Amino acid sequence: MITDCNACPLRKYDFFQDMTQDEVDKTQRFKSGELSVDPGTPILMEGSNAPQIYTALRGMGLRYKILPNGRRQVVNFIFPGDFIGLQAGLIGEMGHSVDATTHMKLCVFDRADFFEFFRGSVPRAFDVTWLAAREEHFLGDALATIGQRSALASIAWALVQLFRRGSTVDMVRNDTMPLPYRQQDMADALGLSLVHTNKTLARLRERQLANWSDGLLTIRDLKKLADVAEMELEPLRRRPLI
Amino acid sequence: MITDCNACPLRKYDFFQDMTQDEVDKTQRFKSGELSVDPGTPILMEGSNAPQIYTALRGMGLRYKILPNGRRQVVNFIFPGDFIGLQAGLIGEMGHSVDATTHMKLCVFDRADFFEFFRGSVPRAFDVTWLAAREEHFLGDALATIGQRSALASIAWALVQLFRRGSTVDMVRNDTMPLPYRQQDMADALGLSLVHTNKTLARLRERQLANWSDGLLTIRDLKKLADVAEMELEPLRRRPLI
DNA sequence: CGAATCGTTGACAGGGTTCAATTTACGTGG
DNA sequence: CCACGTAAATTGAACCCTGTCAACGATTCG
Repeated sequence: MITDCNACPLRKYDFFQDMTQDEVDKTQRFKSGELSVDPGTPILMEGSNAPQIYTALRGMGLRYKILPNGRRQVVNFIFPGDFIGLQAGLIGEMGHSVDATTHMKLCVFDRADFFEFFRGSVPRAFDVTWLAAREEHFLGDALATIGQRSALASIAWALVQLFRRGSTVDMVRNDTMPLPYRQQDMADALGLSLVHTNKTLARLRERQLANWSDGLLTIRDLKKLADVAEMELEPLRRRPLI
Repeated sequence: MITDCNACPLRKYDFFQDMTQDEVDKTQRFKSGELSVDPGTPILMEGSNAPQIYTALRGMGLRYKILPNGRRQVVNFIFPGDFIGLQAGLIGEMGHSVDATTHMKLCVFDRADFFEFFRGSVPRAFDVTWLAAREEHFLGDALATIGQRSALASIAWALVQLFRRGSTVDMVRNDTMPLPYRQQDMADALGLSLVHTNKTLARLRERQLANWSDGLLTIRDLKKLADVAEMELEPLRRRPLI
């Protein structure tokens, strides 16, 4: 019933760093169960001190914050392999909420065991920190995008990011991958209005740079799109899996 | 000549978590020297794999990225006690550059010793991770600000943040603290133009909500300013010092 | 079939950018 | 001691990218 870490379907992707048997075992011991959730299900709440943290095993989700003025900022999109609740595990309080966008399967960990896990293996502790630093890195990029890029470049940037992340977990077939989000999610991620997001996506479609419709994203020429995004296509970096 | 960690001038502030003697000793052993830099000096470069990482002992600086289109995004302002180069230490590559804004004194650590430091003490390793998670938390807030707040609210938000951080290291006297940045820095931090930043600061001044001029920031009523910023004033959280 | 959700499109207004010029402060060299 | 150059702050004006408002089409579902 419950996926054995030894048979974890994610580990086969090059994108994730190899693990020693010891690391797999320790992760297995850390894992307390599995959870399946339907689209729209809240997984973690901002400000909460959740007793459980997760790794996305299948499906996609959304990290977001709600501001006092009622507006929503999407902080990131969640893909398979993403660790969910790092802030809760460390600081004891989430800085953002997490919802499932599609049906998801999650590995469940008890927050109470987190410190033990961290202490039990220096390489694993290092991996946790590595992930935190990488997220910080990404958020810096996102900040630069919202702050300094035009709407067209912003959306191009976001689509490139999503496409590349999709490629790391084998979601891309024939230049196209599933992208089950709403335009409103993208708008809220980039600080744009829904209407303008829609029109900008249409422009990219006309220019044949990217076509995102019916939940499918297809990009024929990633480099061209990256040019529009005014970004460098840096080589993908393998990351640890927890 | 070189400040002994036991006599570190930062540790006296409540803002920083207490350290055991063992932690102090291990930090002392990690520390390889001290560095004084003049205003404007580059400390770390984006993309570089610097051999050294730092902690700001005195003075203030700027984290920023330059985009291919030439625009600059300020990622954060550096205050005394801030750890500089976490990404370099962990991932081996900085996601942003760091410059000194004022004259600064820095504790120097060798990146080569970082893993040893991390392995040598679980609590210290945890602290490193904690800092990374906290920075991630902050960047999420910053993202929400740039993405969802008006220019007026954005600048109010930034001033509140800066003021509160200043208060943690005893920079505030009589509702005022030194804030030695240029308006351009603030503009680049919030994704606003210099002109609009200037006019918005003037509005806050007229309304007597915040006065930032001549390198001094004075805020008489932080709550009022926080209201304009559409933000909650959450209690300050103590953080580890490295 | 009606309600709800999401995507699309047009019209219009406005918050913020850009351009440009002026002011102020300050250090430097003659 | 003053002229000059430079950096930063300030102000005005024109413009435009993007937001807001509003309506409509397409799809799904109870």
